[in-house]
Amino acid sequence: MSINLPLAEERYTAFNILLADDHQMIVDGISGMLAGEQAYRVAGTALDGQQAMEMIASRPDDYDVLLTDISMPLLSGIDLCKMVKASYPRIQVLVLSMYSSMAAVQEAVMAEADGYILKSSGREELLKALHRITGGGTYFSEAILPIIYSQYEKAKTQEDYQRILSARELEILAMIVKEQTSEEIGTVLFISKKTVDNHRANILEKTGCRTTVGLVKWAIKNGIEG
Amino acid sequence: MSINLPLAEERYTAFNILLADDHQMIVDGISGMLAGEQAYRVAGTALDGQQAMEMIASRPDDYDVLLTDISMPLLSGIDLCKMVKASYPRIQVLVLSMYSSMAAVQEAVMAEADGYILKSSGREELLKALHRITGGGTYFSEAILPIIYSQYEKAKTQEDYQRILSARELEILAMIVKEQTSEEIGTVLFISKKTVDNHRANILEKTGCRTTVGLVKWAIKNGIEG
DNA sequence: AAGTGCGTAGGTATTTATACCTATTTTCTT
DNA sequence: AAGAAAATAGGTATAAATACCTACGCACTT
Repeated sequence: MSINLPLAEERYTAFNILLADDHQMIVDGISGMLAGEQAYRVAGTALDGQQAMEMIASRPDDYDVLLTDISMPLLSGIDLCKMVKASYPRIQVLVLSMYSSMAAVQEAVMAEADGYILKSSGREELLKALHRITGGGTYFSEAILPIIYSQYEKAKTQEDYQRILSARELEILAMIVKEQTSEEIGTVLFISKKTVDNHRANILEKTGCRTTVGLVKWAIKNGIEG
Repeated sequence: MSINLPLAEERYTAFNILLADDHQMIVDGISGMLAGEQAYRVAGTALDGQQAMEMIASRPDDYDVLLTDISMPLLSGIDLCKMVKASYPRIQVLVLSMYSSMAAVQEAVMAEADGYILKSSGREELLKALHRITGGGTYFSEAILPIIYSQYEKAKTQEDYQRILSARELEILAMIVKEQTSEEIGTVLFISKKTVDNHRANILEKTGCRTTVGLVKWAIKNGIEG
């Protein structure tokens, strides 16, 4: 961050926001919300990640902030964030998500997002987050702190469980969600069905699920193969 | 419908809308969108179905239109719609949903909703839908017609399969997604585990799924148990 | 050198789900 | 009155998942 960004109050021109969300209702809603704000201007909108990436790539100087949903067609908000941060680190990224899950927040942080707010939060919090990140800071929704905290607590009390899944476990979980049985998974991965079953047991334990049904919901909620 | 509702243009006062959605961002967004419209006024907002029901029950004459999400905590938009239509048929209900699935639309129609639009549609369509239903008519999003049509086609070609799930089947599917076993479901519904298993087989056949995992994905995709 | 996590694999037993089948009653529609 | 569909329930059999357990080698860290 070599350039020191001036605060909103000190600027003569508004911050230009690129809004990416596959729900037109959200796009229109947020556009309407920001219409009355002099500090921010919706300079462009995209209905999927790829479109957003193309818009930024063609005119990177037109945007100061990317406000993006996580789950979008063609290119997810997480991948979009990674790409933008890699090529245009000047652009601040604020992730807007439905999910307050540990995995989703963690992915956003890994993708170097500058902030993360929930769709269950309102106009007030959006403005606060925008103010914070355009000031060069970060903003993570208060609402997600208890989740992170509770996960941390669980990890401490439950003897180090509830930690993240290993690569192998993620691989198997993805196959489970694709409706493959333990035997089929074993055949594909050249390991015993018994090993797959052991992995399943570990996955169930780590995710805190009791059945495969819960696992599928967990996987979808956490954006695995989504 | 004994009272003939005057059209928006003829009225001196705006239609009063109660907005129910568990995402504050949507509530704020739509409020902002309708702020510039003289014909409509957001007279109240609720963050869950129960709260919406209480607001209507305490002051039923304050609201002309209920604009509600489907998946909400405590009381779903579908159940809310049923209750409102049963007690206050004067109030027009417009369902606003993430899902463009047959099952979700079907449930809304069964609940006597006056309209159904998607969150992927924008401000334009929302206004069109509001205008139509306050005029005493109905409005179902263009975007859902192809889905209904495709389901219908499937039903014709696939020997009457892929038809819609019955109320009982939807009930059982919701319980499956809640991680309940056939035995548990049977106990709760006072029917044999065997009957539940037969229902499961029929649900699998109708939805075209092969396993419970597929069923969970189908249910989530179709907005059952939000 | 000891410990930890991971991936591997086996045993045993039980529970749950699925694939077939028939069959009755009720309800709704034609 | 006839027919279709839904909801009910049973039989038989297999497949799949879950709950317990032990065990070993490898890589990494302390």
